[in-house]
Amino acid sequence: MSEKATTNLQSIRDEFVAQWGIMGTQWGINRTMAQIHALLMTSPEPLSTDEVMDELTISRGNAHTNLKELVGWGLIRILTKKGERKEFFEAEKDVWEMFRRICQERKRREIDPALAVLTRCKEETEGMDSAEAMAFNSQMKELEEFVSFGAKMSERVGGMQHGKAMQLAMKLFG
Amino acid sequence: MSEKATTNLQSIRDEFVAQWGIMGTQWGINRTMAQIHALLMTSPEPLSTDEVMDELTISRGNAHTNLKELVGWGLIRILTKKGERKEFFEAEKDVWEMFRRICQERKRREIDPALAVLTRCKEETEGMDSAEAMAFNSQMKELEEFVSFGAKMSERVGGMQHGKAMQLAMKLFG
DNA sequence: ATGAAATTTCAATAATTACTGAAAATAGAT
DNA sequence: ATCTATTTTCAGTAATTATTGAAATTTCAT
Repeated sequence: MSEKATTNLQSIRDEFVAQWGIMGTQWGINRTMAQIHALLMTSPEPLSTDEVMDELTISRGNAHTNLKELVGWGLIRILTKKGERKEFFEAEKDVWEMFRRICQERKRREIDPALAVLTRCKEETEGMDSAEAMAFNSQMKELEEFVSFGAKMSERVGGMQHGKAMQLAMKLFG
Repeated sequence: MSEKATTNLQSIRDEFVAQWGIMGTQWGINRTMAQIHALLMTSPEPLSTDEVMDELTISRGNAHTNLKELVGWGLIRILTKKGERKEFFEAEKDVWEMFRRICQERKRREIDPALAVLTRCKEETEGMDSAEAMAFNSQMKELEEFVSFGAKMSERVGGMQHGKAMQLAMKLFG
């Protein structure tokens, strides 16, 4: 029974990894990266590159690239055992911490560049006096203000401790 | 000078459309769809399929597919002039309304399916008593709770009037 | 310094996704 | 009911993105 339970757990976990991969692609994240993340999130202990390769049946290059990409997102970290050169990877498992990291990185990679475009388009049409130009300028301004406000909000929320944030949310939406 | 201003506005607008397209791809949205959205967001009046094709130099099929996709997201709407069969497309320009639509659709398309996976993985490991299974179960539970909480929050915020939401945000983060 | 064990890179290829253009279907004016 | 403008579909193709696998590089124990 213990054996059956383990087998069953394994198959559910595999299913989770596969599904997370599919969800990833729908989010615009590459499948392998999402799968590795799911794998490490549900791994009792850190895994080496070779173990990840084996579990997911992927090449070394693929495993390596996506592991490093996940490190870049701050969603996994590298561990080493003393006297070994080999690297092991461990996922951040705390959901609030995960959320914070994703917010931070999305801001850096997606929001900030978008803001730069909006600001530039706004500024370059600042003096124009045709009706069209004024409408364009004001649209850019509204977008810019909204995005920048949203970014600030997420910065604030992401800066809070889990407990504080929950407390706040509860107060808002009892 | 009016002519020069117009020319200049045109080029800035083109730049905006192009940049928005690139940003789109980084968000996992297809380039053309993002470009059409940018084009319509900054168009003084509704555009027909042919006009979109011309502006972006894309095929009819491409224009059609992405226009309909944007309608599906609730980010643009169809207008018809009486006595004409031709359809014209107009973007939602209010940023708060845009935000609401995007929240709604992302919930429907991305969050809800993710929740379904998490719930199933949680439930199917509910009775298991190995340490591994319990850790997996609890990880699924934490993810599920967090995502479902986030979904509820966004539902609440998305249900508010712009003014109310701003008021609230100000109170929080004055 | 050397060698073994690991990581990193990258050109070639596979897989996926986006786009075209023309044919088929549809809807509305007459 | 017919004709025509318009929308819709979709097979073929192009463009993009992901993956492989092997060679190059690095690191560290000896």
